[in-house]
Amino acid sequence: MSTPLSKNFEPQSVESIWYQHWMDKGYFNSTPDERKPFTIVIPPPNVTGVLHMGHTLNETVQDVLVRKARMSGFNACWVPGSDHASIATEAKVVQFLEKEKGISKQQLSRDTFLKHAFEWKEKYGGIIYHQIKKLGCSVDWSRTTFTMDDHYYEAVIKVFVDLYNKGMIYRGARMINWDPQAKTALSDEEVEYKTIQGKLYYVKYKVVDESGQTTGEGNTDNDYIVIATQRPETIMGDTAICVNPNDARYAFLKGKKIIVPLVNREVPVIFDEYVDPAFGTGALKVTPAHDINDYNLGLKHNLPIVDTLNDDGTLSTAAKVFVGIDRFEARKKIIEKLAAEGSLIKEEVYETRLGFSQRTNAVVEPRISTQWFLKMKNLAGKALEAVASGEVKIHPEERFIATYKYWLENVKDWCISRQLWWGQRIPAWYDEKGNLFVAETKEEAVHQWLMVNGQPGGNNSLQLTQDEDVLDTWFSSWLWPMEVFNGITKPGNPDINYYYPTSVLVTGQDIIFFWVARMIMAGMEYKNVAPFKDVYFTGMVRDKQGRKMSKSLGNSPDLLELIDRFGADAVRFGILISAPAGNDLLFDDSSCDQGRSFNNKLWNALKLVKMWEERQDTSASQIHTKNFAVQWFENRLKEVKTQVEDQYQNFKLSEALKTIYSLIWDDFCSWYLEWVKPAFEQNISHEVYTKTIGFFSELVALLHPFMPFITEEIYHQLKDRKDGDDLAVLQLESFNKGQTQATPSIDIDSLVLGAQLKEVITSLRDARNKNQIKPKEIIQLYVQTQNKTAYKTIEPLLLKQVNAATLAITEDAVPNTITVVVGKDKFYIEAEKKVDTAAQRNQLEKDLEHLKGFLISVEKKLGNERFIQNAKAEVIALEQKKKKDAEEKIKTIEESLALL
RNA sequence: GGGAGCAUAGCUCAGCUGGUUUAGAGCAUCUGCCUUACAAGCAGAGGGUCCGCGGUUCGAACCCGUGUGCUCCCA
Repeated sequence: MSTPLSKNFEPQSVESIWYQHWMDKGYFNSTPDERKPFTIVIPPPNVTGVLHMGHTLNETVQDVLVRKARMSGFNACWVPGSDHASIATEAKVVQFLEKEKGISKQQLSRDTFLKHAFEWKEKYGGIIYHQIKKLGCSVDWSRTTFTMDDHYYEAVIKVFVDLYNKGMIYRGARMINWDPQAKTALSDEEVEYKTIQGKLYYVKYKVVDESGQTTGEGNTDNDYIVIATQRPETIMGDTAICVNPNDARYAFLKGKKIIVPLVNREVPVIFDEYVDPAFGTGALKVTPAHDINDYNLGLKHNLPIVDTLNDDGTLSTAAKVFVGIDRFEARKKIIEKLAAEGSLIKEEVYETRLGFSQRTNAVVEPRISTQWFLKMKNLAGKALEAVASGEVKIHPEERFIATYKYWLENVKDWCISRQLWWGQRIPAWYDEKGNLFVAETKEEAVHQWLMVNGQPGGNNSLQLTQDEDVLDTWFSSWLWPMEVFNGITKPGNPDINYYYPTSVLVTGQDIIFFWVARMIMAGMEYKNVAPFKDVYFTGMVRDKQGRKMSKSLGNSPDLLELIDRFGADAVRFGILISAPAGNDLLFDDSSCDQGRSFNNKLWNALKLVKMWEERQDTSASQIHTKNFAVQWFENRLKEVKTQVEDQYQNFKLSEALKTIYSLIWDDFCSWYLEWVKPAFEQNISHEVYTKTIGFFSELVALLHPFMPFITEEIYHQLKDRKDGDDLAVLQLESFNKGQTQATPSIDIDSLVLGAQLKEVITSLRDARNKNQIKPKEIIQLYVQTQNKTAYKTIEPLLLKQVNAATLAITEDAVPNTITVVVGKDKFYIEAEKKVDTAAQRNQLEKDLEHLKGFLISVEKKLGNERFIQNAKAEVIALEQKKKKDAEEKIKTIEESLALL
């Protein structure tokens, strides 16, 4: 006999042991074989980050799917890894170096900085892997990939060069989003818009005629016009004033010039219907260098561009005033100055949307800059087609297909260069004249140069300098499902051929454009096959009050601490139980509490069953009486398994978990175990014991994908298992093997009788309760029924469950008893306590009223000629049966009432 | 401003192609039990104008229209 079981389940003591065991056995490692593959690539978290609750949900969902597939005969492969996250990581490293070592990035060479960054990554980058282990994720650690691994780096460069050679990548000056804190360009997707309260400043601009003379004599209206702006600090970059050609108020401006305040630059008036006469004063200052709309206007009207900002957000020398002062500080100073000059007419509070950098939270500046871009039109078309044709299925479908399509149909070219060091450096080299050579290596670039220019004359060695910029992180992550299997660097290798396309992608809906759509693009471009068949979007994890979880609010629980408190299984349960696909979920510790209680329930059921191990009776006498419980549960188990299978197919994981939870707690613990439980110090039949161990094993197997640790532990506690007989790799017959399988034969009669037994027990217990019969008091029971054989089968169970000594069949009412009507059957409870007829009458009348109301509604339906004409035959038959049943029940109750 | 989604018990949600009951579950609440697996438990119970209005239909939580409120995405 093993050591006695602890009072409650202690997750800490078993979790690490089982995880180590699974690893030692190599259960999570996968190599191609003759089985069907089931592949998932983890959405690589930021290497320096920690897992938040959103990750926890995603990882748990993936583990459930992978474990389920592994138990269903698939060759399951889940690839872990992490992302170098260029902006976020570089920002952290810079901050670290400044704070801890007092070194600024400017002091360091590129190589030294990268050395520091890699050191930092080694030191802090392991936390997420540790967390993934603690959570119990069955990933193949031998396949761990980092987006800056050598082969991965090579793949990114290869793809860049390839797309460049295909003419899909180009370099040019465009208006981009600039992050003045990280001092880098951003893609459109990296800008988050927030509504904030700003101000609209009304500023006077002087009007002059062609000769530069003021038009009026004094304070006449035509001396100046008033322009409303939110950004007075960009006034120095104004190169035109624009009004609507249909705006009569400004018709007088034709042929006039405007003097820009502060810098006294003379600029033209342009007329364009773009301007909304109703907004502000109807006159717009045009600053092509610092606003995307102004930029487009500038292109159309051929305006010069005056860039008044430096890359750190301070005013440049081109601004002429307040040079070197930060943009927001400059705004204040400019307002003061304009006010002092009398040019500021008024200020107005104004709500506006401002772009913020997703990573640094700095206010983004639209800015013209020379960057690298990827043409998206072709790629987007293919990605659109992959979803439209059903090659990729999105779950939940309705909600995301429209967004996906809209984005792809309207996508602009992708700015892929970043002014950072941490990332894949753009493989472009420039010669002294600025000619460009794109190649995978410098040698190759030199070779290209020589092909064009011939050998350099004399002793001049050839000077080629590499582009300083790195690539957007997402330009590497979009290759993830391919390059984790070396699909780009070694195309056609056995792994990529076997594992690609992957089975499911599980991720948050917030990165549908950043990542999901782009992975589909890359997959279509390089494999001509989408990288996954299904995409499962999880919702956003919010706190109890529905707020986003964020560091600043401090409402995001620490995963390791949660696991410490509740155990990994309970945390997995807690996050999954209330996470319907695609819906946001409100996470609260209490759901982990529920998970912990469930652990305990399982544990206590184990303790109960273990007590029987030594108390088996091999003689046949006991078997018969307990047979119905076994028969019923066997069928109930089959029924629920098919239900769960169906829920898996539809990605309804939280429902599947609920179904299993209720099967174990209610059907198994509350009913089945109570039914087969021997009386105090009595033995249990060997057959029933063996069956029970079997059922329990099947239950923990069913639950294992959701709660791997406790189920593995119980599986082994139940019985000595052979080496290698572990739940993690148990093959379940009833789970399908990737094909549809006939539903197992279920004995409906047992299920019906079981349901009836439950109903009778509940009703009788209720009657005991309402009549205040003490739980310990033993009662005598009589039943008046048409179905005597059924009661023979269930009699022993019934007696035990309602604490009755006898069940007698009777043809007539039994006087001085409590009457309980269950369906068409009447029960009479004989107890010591005097019968309270008033209470009984009350109860029966209540039931009667309900039934009569119900009958009326059914009769109304059946009395409707059009219903009879139009409804399907089955529906009519059903209504007639409902009517008959109701009438019989009413009769039964009325009879009972008459006798009271 | 454009688009999408949601609204069912105190809370979180199920409710599939309209008909299985005048709507279900979990949590919370109330009542009674320390019954030798479990008080982190057991046995019961109560609780709903299915957001308002209109329509389609023999029949609507479900389909259509409209109003209101909330959420998300895009500009």
